[in-house]
Amino acid sequence: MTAPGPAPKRRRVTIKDVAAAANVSPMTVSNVINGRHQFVGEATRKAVEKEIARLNYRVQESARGLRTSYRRSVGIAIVDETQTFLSDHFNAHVVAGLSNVLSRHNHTLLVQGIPPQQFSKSLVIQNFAVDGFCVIMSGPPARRAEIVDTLVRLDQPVVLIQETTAPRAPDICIVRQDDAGGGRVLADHFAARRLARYLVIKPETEWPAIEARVDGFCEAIRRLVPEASIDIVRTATEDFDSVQRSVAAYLDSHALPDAIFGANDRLAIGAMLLLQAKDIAIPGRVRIAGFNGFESRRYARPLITTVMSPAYAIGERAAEALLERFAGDSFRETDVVLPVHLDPGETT
Amino acid sequence: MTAPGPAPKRRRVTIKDVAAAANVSPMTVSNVINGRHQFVGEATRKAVEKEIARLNYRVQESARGLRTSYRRSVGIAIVDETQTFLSDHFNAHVVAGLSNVLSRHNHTLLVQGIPPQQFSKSLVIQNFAVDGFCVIMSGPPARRAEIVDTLVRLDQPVVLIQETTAPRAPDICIVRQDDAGGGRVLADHFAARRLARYLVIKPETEWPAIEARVDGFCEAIRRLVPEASIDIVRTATEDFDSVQRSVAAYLDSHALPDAIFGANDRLAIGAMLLLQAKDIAIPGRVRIAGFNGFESRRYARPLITTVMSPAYAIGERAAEALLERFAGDSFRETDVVLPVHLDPGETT
DNA sequence: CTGTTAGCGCGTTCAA
DNA sequence: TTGAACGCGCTAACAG
Repeated sequence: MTAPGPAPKRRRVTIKDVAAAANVSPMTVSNVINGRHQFVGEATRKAVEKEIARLNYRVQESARGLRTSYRRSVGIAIVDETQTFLSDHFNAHVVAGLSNVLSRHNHTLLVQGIPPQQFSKSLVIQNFAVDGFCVIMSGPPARRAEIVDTLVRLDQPVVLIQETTAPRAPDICIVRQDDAGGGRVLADHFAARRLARYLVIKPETEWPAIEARVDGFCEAIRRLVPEASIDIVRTATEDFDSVQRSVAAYLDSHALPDAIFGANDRLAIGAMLLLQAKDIAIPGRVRIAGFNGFESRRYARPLITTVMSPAYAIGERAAEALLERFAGDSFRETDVVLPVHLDPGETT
Repeated sequence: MTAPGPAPKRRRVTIKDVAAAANVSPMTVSNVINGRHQFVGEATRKAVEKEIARLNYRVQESARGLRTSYRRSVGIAIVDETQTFLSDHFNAHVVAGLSNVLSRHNHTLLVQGIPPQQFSKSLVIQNFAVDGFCVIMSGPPARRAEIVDTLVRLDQPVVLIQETTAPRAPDICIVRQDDAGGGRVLADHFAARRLARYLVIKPETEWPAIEARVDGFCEAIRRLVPEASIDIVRTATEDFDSVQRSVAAYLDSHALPDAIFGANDRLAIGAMLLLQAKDIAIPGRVRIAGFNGFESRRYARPLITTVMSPAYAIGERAAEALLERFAGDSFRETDVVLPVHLDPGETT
C-alpha cells in the first residue's frame, strides 16, 4: 500500500539522470544530444542514446535557451483586423512555408494574429521568447510605420512580408513577390486583345502590394494602349457584398468596360458573379482577371485568369533569410523579390 | 574613431538592470512584472514601470520557464500529408481560435505541420518546449493509434481535435463537432423533399469525422425514407479531378441520383461542377449538399446547401480546455462536442 | 575522448 | 514592504 496524500510531483528526466544511467558525465550526454560526435566515442554514444530512449528524455528548451541565449525559434506576427487571420490563403501559405523550413532546421514557429492597434502590446512583442520575427502587416502607411518602429526597438532580426517601401533600418529584410511585374503581365495579356476600356477594382484600405500591382498594370496599359481609359473602383471591404455593391454602383453610371482587373481573385470573382447574375457573358462581353491564384479560385466558373502568387515560397525564403541571419551577423540580402507568373484561365 | 574589431556583443537588459536603475531589488521588479501588487508600494511600482519602459526591458521566457517549469505555451501539431497544411480552412480556423484564446491569456502557440510517418520524430514532440498539445490527426486508424501512443508517452496534457473514438488514456481530451448530428440534419432536409435515390461522396482515406457524418446521414435516411437507395462513391484524393473522375465513372453505369451528399463542400462542389459541365440542372434535376461552410463555398454558384462547421470555436474550446488543465490537475471534460447547423443554399 | 566548474536570468524562500 | 541566497537544466570553457 502506498501512503495517502497528493500524488508525488513527477520530476522530469534531465541530462543528469541520463548521465547517471549511462555512467558518464552530463557533459557527454550534452555532446551526444548536440551531435558533437568528434568528442564522443562510438560505444559511449550508443550507450547514451539507449538511455535517452529508455528514459524518454527530452531536451528542456528553456534551460538550453537560457544557457545559450538562443531559443531556436521564430515568431510570426500577422497584423489583421479579423480574428480568423489565417483564412486568407496568402497568410496560410506563408505560415506553412515558414514553419516547414524552420522545422527542417530544428527551429519552432510561434504564431500570433494581432489587431493593428494592439501590436506593441502583444505577447510575442512584449516578452522575449524568439530569436527573430516575421511580420505580415496591414493597414494604412502610418500604422505600418508605427509597427516598424516598434519592431526596430526590439533590436532583433525582422523579415517584413510584402512591404514595398524599404525602411531605413538595420536588421530588417523584406521578402515579397513581384506585384508590379504581375500587373504588367496582365496588362500585356489584355493589351494583346486590343481592349480599350478598363475597370480596376481595389480595396479602400491601402495595401502596398496591391498598390504595386495596380500601378504596374495601369502604367503598362497606358504605355501599350495609349488610347485606353482606366477607371478605378474601391470597395470598403473585400467580401462579395461590398464588391458587388461598388461595382453595381459603377455600372449604374458607366457603360460596361471591356475588361476588369480585380486586384485579387476574390475581388475579381465577386465582380464576375455580379455580371453573371446580370446575364453578362464572360469572357464574351467582359474579360476578367484577378491576382493570387489560390485554390478557391477553382470553385468559380469560368476559371478566372490570374497571376499566381508564390506565397508558400515567400514563407520559405523568409525562414531561410532568418536562419542565415542567425548564423551570421546580418542579412545577406535585404530585399528579396520572388517572381510571379500568369495562369491564363477562361475569362480572358 | 572607434577601434576596429568585432562589434561588442550587446547584453540584453535584465531584471537586475531595471532594479539598479530604479534603486530597488530584483525581487521587487519581479513582483511588479508579475502583478503581485500587494507586495509593492504604489510609488515604487510606478518607478519600476517607468524604468521597464525606458530600458525596453522584456521578460526572458527561457529563464522564467526554467525557474517555474512552466512555459506558458501550447504546441499544435497538424498531421498532414501535404506541405500546405493550413490551406484547409478547417485547420486554419482551429489554429486561429487556439491562438487568439491563448494570446488573451498570455500564452503562445507553436505551430507545426507534420507528415504522418514522421510524427514521433518531429521537433515539438522530441523536445520539451510546451506545456501541452493540441493535435489534428489524419490517416487510417492504425496510424492514428500510433500517434496517440506517442502522445501518451510524453506525459503531457493533450487535446485531440475531431477524434471520435475516445482513447482510454489519462490526460487526453477530445474536442469535436457533432458530425453525426450534421449528417442527420441533412438527411432530414433531403427526406422532407421525398427524394429516393441518394449518392454519397467520400474520400478513400478513412477520417473519423467524415465517417461520422456519412453514418449519421445514411442511418437517418434509412429511417426516414425506408425505400431509399444509397450509393457511395470514394475518391482517391479530394481535388476536383479525382472527384470528377470518380463521379463520372459512377454515372457511366448508374442513373442520375436525386440527391448528392458530398462529405465536405469541396467534394460536393467538385461533383456540382461536373454535372453543370454536363448541362444537368441543379437543383432542378439533382439536389446537392456539402459539409463545412467555409468561405470558398461562396465562389461556386448556385450557393451550395451545407452544414456549418464551428471550426474556430473548436480551436477556442481546445485552448480553454488546456488552460483549465494547466491551472488544475485534470481536464474538467474529456469529450467536448460542439453543435453544427444547417445553412440552406440554392442547391436543394 | 571525458570530466569539472561556473553561470545564463529568473522566481522562491526566508529573513530583515 | 524589501533584500540575499539559492537553484532550475543546460552548455561554454577549460582541464585532464
